[in-house]
Formats: sequence, C-alpha cells, structure tokens
Amino acid sequence: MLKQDFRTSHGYWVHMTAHRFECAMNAELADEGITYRQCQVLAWLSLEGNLSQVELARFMHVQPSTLVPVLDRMVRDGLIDRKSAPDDRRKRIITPTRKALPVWKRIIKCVQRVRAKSRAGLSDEEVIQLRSLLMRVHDNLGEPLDKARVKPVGPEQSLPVTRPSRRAIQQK
Amino acid sequence: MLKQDFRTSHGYWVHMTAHRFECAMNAELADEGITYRQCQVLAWLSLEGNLSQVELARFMHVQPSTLVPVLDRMVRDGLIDRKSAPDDRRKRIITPTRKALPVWKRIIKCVQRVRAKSRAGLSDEEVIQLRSLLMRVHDNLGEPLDKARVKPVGPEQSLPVTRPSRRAIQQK
DNA sequence: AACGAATACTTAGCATGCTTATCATTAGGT
DNA sequence: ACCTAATGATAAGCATGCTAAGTATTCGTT
Repeated sequence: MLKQDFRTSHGYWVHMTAHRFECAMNAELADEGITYRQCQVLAWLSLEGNLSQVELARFMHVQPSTLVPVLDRMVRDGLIDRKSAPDDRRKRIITPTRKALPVWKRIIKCVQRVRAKSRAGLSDEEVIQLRSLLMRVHDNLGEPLDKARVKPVGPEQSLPVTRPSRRAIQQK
Repeated sequence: MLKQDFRTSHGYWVHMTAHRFECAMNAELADEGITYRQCQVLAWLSLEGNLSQVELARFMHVQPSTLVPVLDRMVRDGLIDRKSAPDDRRKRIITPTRKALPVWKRIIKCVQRVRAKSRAGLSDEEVIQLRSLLMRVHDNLGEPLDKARVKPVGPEQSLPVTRPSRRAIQQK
C-alpha cells in the first residue's frame, strides 16, 4: 500500500480539531441534557428569531430532512414549539419555549468555557489569523450542496441569506 | 433570547471548514463508491500496516463499536478482510484486499485534488501557520475520550465513562 | 492451576447526517 | 381561474457516531 502521511496536511488538523470541539461541547452540554446539534438550533433561533424548518436548515447547512428528528426530540423535551404559519400553511415555525431560555443561558456559559479553553496561549492576533485562514479555506471549498438547493432564479426575491457578509464579521 | 454571535468565533469556522472538507471529499469519493470514513480506514492501514479493530479505532479516534458496521460494509464490498490473529484469538486483524489497492491509488488523487483546491491562494507559510494554530487549539481541548480509553497503568482504571448516560439525561 | 479482572469484539438503542420519494400547499404562466 | 411547477415538511433507507451491555478470550495474582 502506498504510504500517504495525511497527518502533515491542514485538512487532517481541521478535522481533528473540529472533532475535539464537538466532544468538548458535548461533554459540557451533557449536564444540560442537550446535544451539540440541539444547542445549535437554539443558537440560530436566538440570533435570527423564529424560523421555518427550511430556513433553519439553510443556516445550519444541513438538509431539511436531517432536522426533522432533531426537532422532534426537542419538541418532545419541551425546548421548542412547531407552529403552523398563518400566511403559508406548509410552513412550521420553530419557536423556543419558555423552558428553553434558562437552558440557553447555561449553554452560553458552556460555549464560553470551551472557547476560552481552546484559545489558551493564543494571542488575540493569532485567533483572528486562525479564523481568517479558516474562512479562506472554507470559501475555497465552495458550496458542496447548496448549489443544487439554491434556485438562481429571477431578481433574487427572498434570497434567504445563506451567510452574513465576510466584512461584517472581520471587523469585529 | 440572548443573542450570541458565534459566527465570529474560531470554533464556528473550524466546524464549518471541517464540514466542507468532508463534503468535498465525499463528493470526490462518490465515484469510487466509498465514503470518507471508509477511505480513512484504508489510509490508516496504508500508514500503519494491518491493525486490529481496537488499534484502528484508536488511530481514528472513534469508539471500537463505531467501527463494526463500517468494517462490515467494507468486508461486504470486498475492500478488506478480517482475519483472526493466531496469537490472540480475540483479535480480528484488518487487512486490505488486493481489490483495495487500485481504489486507494484513486483515493490519493481525490485527496490531492481537495487539498490543492482548499489551499488556493494560501502561501506555504500560511498553510503551515494554519496547521500550527490548529494543533495548538487541538491540544488545548485535551483528550475528550482517550482518557477513559487509554490505560494510565495506574490503580484507577475501572472508571467506566466520563459522560452521563442517555437515560440520566432524559429524566433530568 | 484457578479465578477475578481486563481486553477484543459484537449487539442494541439512540442521535445525527445524507439522498430520494411522497404529500400538501402555494405560486406562476397562459 | 386552471394546470403545472416549485416549495415545505415528512418518511424511508443507508452510513456514521456514541453509550451500555453481553460474550469470548487472555492476563495477573494468588
């Protein structure tokens, strides 16, 4: 077998680091009885307000069908509600329940702990540079599945904001 | 809901970039009828030689039980063999078949394409710096589950798991 | 040598992911 | 208005992930 030491590649380290982030988050979140993915749902709802399932899926860059069982469990656990939209009866609007707020507050603490731990020993400049390099690699890899999903039709009527402007993020 | 713009955090971009890497690899590998995870199995075998399932799981940083269905499918597809080890009949040694070699050669091409695409516009120094920053973040986040798995040779090895059980979460 | 602990693998159950197909509803063109 | 196409949610099938529990085998200590 041809040897190929991928451990020297940046892709390998992106993968390993993401894995550690997710494990660290899951370990912190276990006490809250919530998973990493469920926490992301609450995060996007807090940032963007109530969303339909398709909108939420687009923000999270997963398929709408992937979200169905995730949301099912969150409804079961009383973290969110699914309400039919009056203007379009196909849509189900996802809304955090009152019970979700205290959970979300504790989640923010978890995130801050993991973030602080992860950047120990790195200067502010290094963190910014890491983020900037990652964003460039991210953009290089294109839109693997959005392309097929986004309709390039017409005068971009309700273009559902795939991503925020790069500049807005940079200058923070 | 309290707003918390995680899109400015390096953790978010690690996550998003890893996702894109995996999608790009899966798209390339689809023609080979192989998945990202299966390709990693061949990669580790090519790098470390034949391994038992536990050894392979350790290299890949997944649980041994996770590997069972992955290896089942690879045996089914004729990519690997599971041979009982003569010295320890509990072990099953994983070996790539003859059929796996040409697949592996094409996989290397896929990896090289994705890697080249991902680092477009980045200098060698920037790639090295990215990798170096990722490794520091990776190390900061510690050993989320290796700790329980790697025997510290000490007297305190019976500690089963760090994470609480699913059921304990349910009844929160 | 005997016996309890550790190890290797498997199985079962849950939680994500994806693709493809289906159903209901809405939108668009004639 | 009418018919077709597009859209939103779901369902079904496959591929990973994890934990927990079970079986077979080996190790370590006595």
